[in-house]
Amino acid sequence: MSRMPRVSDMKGRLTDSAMELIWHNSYGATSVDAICERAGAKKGSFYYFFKSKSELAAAALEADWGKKKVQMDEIFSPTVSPLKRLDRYFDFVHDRLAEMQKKCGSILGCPLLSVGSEVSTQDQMVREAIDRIIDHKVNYFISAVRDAAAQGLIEAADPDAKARALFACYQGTLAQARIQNDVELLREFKTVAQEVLGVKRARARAV
Amino acid sequence: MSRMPRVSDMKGRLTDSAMELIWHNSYGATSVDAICERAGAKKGSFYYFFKSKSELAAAALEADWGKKKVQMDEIFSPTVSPLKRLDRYFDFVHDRLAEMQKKCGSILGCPLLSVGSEVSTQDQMVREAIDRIIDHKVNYFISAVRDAAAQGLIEAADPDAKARALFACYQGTLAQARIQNDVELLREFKTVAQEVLGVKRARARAV
DNA sequence: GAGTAAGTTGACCGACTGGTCAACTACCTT
DNA sequence: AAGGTAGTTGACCAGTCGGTCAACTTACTC
Repeated sequence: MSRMPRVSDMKGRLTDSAMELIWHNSYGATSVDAICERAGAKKGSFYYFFKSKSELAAAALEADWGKKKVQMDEIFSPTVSPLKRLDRYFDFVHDRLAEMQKKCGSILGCPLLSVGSEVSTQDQMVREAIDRIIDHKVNYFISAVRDAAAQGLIEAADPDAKARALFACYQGTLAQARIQNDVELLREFKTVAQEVLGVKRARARAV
Repeated sequence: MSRMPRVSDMKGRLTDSAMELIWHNSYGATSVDAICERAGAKKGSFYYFFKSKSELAAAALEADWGKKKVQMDEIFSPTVSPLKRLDRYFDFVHDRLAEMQKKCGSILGCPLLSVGSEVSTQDQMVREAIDRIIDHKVNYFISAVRDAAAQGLIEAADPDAKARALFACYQGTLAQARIQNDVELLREFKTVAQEVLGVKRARARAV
């Protein structure tokens, strides 16, 4: 009879704590000590589970993505009309960031972008984790844009390229909101999205 | 007769060195020692000119903006047709970043965004410097978009809002290029810009 | 040359950093 | 209770970090 291993929740506490700190502050400004303190861990436990700070950050981003994927699957369900998927997503993110602002005083934008920009030239493990996650996230946009094009809701010679452009636009807007600490910038994004997508005017109201 | 003060170029060497390092790496990963080494300075000189690392970073970003302003004034000269101003700018940035990639192996994107994202929740001096610079840069976009609308080249209920959206989209694309280390993302931006702007089709070729 | 102020230096500081590791504890099965 | 392993701890490490400061040097004017 094989042994039943102990179940510790420490790994999750560490990734959650790391995620909160690197999103709120920055990767560089987040120390292993601070992560441990927040997680109620000692440093030795940290290094039992993760080889390095970098490995933890990558794991934290991926664990966070795992949680967000569930929400995105729901928001982008193919049972929802394509343009409405995007609208729901923008509203969802806006509400989440506004809520977080109440708690911590700042608009945090997207961690993939802030942490990605910060470490991309120096830490390939974290950069690659972020790249993988971005690839997944872009796919939601791509499927929505493809469906919208197939349904004749938008003009798109190349739906995939358009989806990627829209995603980049959204990331830029999220970054601006973080830098300026102004959530209102996000409220206006739906209009921008319609322009990027080339939403057909007669049908626009059908979103 | 008042004394003629000595002229030292140290301040400029420090801001230049700091700019290079925080753009290439990150603010947090750039140490005062590294900046001094790069500038050929000793730490005491650093602190003779700047009260803190933060003050130097703000000064470095502003000095860099001073240099870039000259280039942007030329590229966005009102003697150039508005949509062509934007095209020239996108080409200029693309070429600059591609050149820098050859030297340092990375696409560096825009320092305002990478450093801004990194420090905005923690360092108000640097964040405010970045905000000021962004405000200036957006004005080039605003004037181009206003002129384009006035000339009937684009559709714009609110040219200012459209210019801001275009700027944010460009920043997002620059950030993606940095994270993915792929300059080709920038080449495609002109198409996105035309869509965001609602460039009128019959006139698009006149850009 | 003398005087002065701008600029530079080297040595220093306390705190912090990411990481190491032997010893210990807790949990599970037998 | 014993055994074994997963997990935890506390103490430690060398190096780095942003910053300080007295002493010195240099450049300029008179």
